[in-house]
Amino acid sequence: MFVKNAEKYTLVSNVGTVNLPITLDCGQAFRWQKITNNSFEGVAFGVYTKITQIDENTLRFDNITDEIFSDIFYDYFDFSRDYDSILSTLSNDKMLKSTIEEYGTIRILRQEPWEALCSFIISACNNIPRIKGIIERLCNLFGERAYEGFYTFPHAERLAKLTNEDLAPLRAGFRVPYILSAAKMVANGEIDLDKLKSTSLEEAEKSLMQINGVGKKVADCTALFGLGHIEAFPVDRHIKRICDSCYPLGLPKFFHPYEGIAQQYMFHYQRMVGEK
DNA sequence: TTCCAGGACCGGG
DNA sequence: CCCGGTCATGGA
Repeated sequence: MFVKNAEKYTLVSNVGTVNLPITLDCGQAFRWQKITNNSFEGVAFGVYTKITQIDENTLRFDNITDEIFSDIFYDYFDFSRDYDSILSTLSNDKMLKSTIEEYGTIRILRQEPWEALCSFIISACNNIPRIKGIIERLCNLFGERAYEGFYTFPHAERLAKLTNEDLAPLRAGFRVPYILSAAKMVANGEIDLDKLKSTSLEEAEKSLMQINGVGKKVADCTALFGLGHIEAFPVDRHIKRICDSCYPLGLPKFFHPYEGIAQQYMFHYQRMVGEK
C-alpha cells in the first residue's frame, strides 16, 4: 500500500484494483455526484471528499488527509479484501467472466448501516434517479453541513423525532411512514445495526424484517451494503430475471461466500443491456 | 393515457 | 403458499 499525502489531497495506490465510476454509480450507493467521467464528489461517514481515478490501481482523494483515508475510506472501499483473487474464482462462471472482463473491479462499498437501510427502504418500487433525488432532499433538509452544498446523511435519532408532514418535501410517497418506523426502531435500540454486523446473515435478515417496510430484498441490501455480509444476495426483479434464465437450478456453489459481489455484476450487466 | 421503477403489505383463494 | 390489488411519485 502506498499513500502519499500532499497539501490538500491524498494519493492512494496499490491497495487493490477498482473501477471507480462503476463502483460509485452502479446502484449500490446513491449519493456520489459525477463531476467528470472519472471523478466524483460526495459525503461518506460525515466526510466530504472528491475522488478521482488516476488508473486502475490509483485514486486521488481531494480535501482529506491520509489519516482520514486510513480511518474511513480504506474500509469504505473494502480495500482489505482481495478482489482480484475473488473475481478470478467467480470467472469460472461463463457469464460473469465476460462481465468482469468488461467492467473490471466493482467493489462492494461498506456504507453506513443506517444510510444503507434508509436508502433501500426508499428504493422500493422506485427508479434510481428518483431514489437519488429523494435521498438528496433528505440530507439537505435534515443532515448537517459537511462542505459547501454537501450534507451528511441524517442520523436515525434525528429522523425519529419527525412526522409524516415533516417528510412531505421529500415526495417519497408511501415510503415516508416506512422511513419513520425504521428510524424509531433504530433510535430506540430495538434494532442494533452495529451488532448485526457480527451476527449470521439469517439473524440480521430476521431482525431487519421486523421493521415495517423492510422485506427480504431490502434486508439483504442492508446486510450487503451496510453490514458487510458479503454473502447476501438481494433479489429484485432484474436479478430474478437473470436467475430464472441463467441459473434455474440455483447459483453455482463456488460463488459462496461471495454471492453479493456476483450479484452486483449481474445487476450492472442487466442495467447495461436494458438501456438499449 | 398508460406503463414502469433495485418492494412490501394485505386480503382471499 | 401464491395470487392480485394497492400504496405515491414522476419520467417516458
